[in-house]
Amino acid sequence: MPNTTPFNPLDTAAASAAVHAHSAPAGTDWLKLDVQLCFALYSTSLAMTKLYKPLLAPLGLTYPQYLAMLVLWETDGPSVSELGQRLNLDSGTLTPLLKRLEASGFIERRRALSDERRVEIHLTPVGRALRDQAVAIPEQLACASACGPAELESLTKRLHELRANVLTHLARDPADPVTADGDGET
Amino acid sequence: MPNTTPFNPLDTAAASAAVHAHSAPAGTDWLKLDVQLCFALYSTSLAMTKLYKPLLAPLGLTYPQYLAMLVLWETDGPSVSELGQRLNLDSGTLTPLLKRLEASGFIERRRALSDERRVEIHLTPVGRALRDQAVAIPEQLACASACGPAELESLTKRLHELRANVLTHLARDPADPVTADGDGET
DNA sequence: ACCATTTCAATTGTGCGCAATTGAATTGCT
DNA sequence: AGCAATTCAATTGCGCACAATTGAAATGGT
Repeated sequence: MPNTTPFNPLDTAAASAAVHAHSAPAGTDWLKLDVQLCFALYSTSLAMTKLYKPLLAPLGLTYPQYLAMLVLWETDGPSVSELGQRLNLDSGTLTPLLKRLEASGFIERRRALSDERRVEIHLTPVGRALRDQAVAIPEQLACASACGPAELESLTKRLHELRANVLTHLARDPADPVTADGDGET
Repeated sequence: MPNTTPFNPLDTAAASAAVHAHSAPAGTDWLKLDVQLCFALYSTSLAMTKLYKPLLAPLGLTYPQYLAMLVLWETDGPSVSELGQRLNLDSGTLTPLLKRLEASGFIERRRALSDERRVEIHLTPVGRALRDQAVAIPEQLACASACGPAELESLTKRLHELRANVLTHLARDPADPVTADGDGET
């Protein structure tokens, strides 16, 4: 397998170098991998998932399952689509994921009486109890990220803003992401 | 300040706004979904991918395939593992992806003569020509993200730093992400 | 009450990600 | 030269993501 390459200083160095070219005239190559925000997001997110894996394995959760549990620990009993709105995932992703959580004994899926189309997701006592095992995780992650709390918070905030912009754009015109707002200028 | 936000299924953007009431008092619930950097990364990255899809569809590329092409447009002829180092992906992911790119006619996979274990990835003329279709994409994406160029650049830089920290941590001790770090914030 | 529309979860099919394993090729050591 | 350790890509198996479709249930308009 694997490409267990321990971090390539070249990546970051190249990124900074390329990026410092500044609001490039005609010279900057915008197709360079390290210039692209999307790759930074993609790759950082995957790296983060790998960081979670060994922490979640003892709890018997995958990373997306952990996210679903976070929602349920906040608010028990949502429907599949409500959960999906919170996580931005659809039933095609959630249905099998929730079935696995049910098979693990953490949740129960029951048809709502008032509306037979809805499937409500409820924590089992075991699922509720799992929270106690999970509380230590965010601390460890913050630690592993080697960032101060202020930096973490500010980064999280910026990402939420970016996500909101992107989702707005997708909602506006899913077929043509580049309508309205003329230039990226703000 | 309230530490229990009611379940708010319909409002993603407002959810992110509501969360950033401000920096963490002692009673902050670190298991809240919207506080977690990992979810911000995960969800923003997925949203970004959705933004790319309609732009890449005319080129016949998926988003991960596009990332691979970015590397090849920079440097033609890497081995599978070199490509994997650049993208932080392993052969299990890349081999089928590259086979699809080959089937699409964009690349050629050939065994290296000097080392029969290596498979070198070369652009075909069609694959090289595809670059001309792709140059317009980053601009459109920057646009859709509704951020200024300075903001995009700074965010990209911070993510590369975070990624480097995480990868360092993973390389140091893949089994226990939370050893020997310099956070000092307990 | 009737039926078109909408809403909901489930299903199907494709393409990642990644752990783990396999098997071939190369390297290192003696 | 001989052979164990390493490196490399491919393969297998699982779990997401997501588009598209399906079928059941609710809703709205007449």
